[in-house]
Amino acid sequence: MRIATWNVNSLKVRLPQVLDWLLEQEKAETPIDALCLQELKMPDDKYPLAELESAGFHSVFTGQKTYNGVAILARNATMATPADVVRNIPGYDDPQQRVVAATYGDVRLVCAYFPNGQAPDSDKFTYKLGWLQAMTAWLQAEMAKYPKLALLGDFNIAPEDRDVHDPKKWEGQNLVSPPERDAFKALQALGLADAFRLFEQPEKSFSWWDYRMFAFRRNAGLRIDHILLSPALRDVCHACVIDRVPRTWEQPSDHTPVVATLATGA
DNA sequence: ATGGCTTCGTTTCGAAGA
Repeated sequence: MRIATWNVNSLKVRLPQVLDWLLEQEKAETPIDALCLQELKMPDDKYPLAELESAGFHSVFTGQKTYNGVAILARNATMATPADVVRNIPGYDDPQQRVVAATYGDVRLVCAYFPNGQAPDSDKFTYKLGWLQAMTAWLQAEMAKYPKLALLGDFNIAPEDRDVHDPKKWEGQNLVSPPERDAFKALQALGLADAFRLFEQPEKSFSWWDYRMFAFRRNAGLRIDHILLSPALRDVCHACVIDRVPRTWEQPSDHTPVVATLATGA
């Protein structure tokens, strides 16, 4: 099973790229079985269900106008009907649509768009830390229920200095600050492993580059999009890569996909 | 250098992203 995450920064704008990318994976015989999307930026009635269905993918999603919105696309040919669909963090009252989860066979996929946080001294940062705490508590219960669990998404946290193009310049700032990194470690302490770091990787591997200042050309990026795996899935993970190609396309998202390959037997 | 770029809303620029 190949699973992926991609913050598309507007599904309306990026739908053709999502379809192109999925089709290319099919042609390369490395089909994506499940793709988690973040920042749909559209209400549910604008979700391109039919187009994705024609491309061979069914969806679970939760959207909102202008901001946020998440979806899990699953390949009809290989993926079971989603069960136990959950939208948002149960018991955590939040109008922002940032989480959707579903079970495919015995694999639980959690797609999340973590709050940005804006700046460590802002109200949005306080919201980010509270959200992270609620997410961590809920995931602990989810992992007890579903041993084969993957958490995919835009975490808006660069876990270590090697995930930052210029650690000195970024020190203490939003996305890299100690409280955020501690929250990431709390997720790891649940037993969730950073799939990307299970393997040897090129130096300066990033998943996001600012649109400004030719950041992609200079590889001035951050690794903030992640796939975290429960022990049962970590043990069967064969590869995890960042696919930089969509970031090279015309009118790209500022994020690029992260892909993990699992030997689930399905 | 609080800029730089992109998206959305309903604008004729502001907010937000990261």
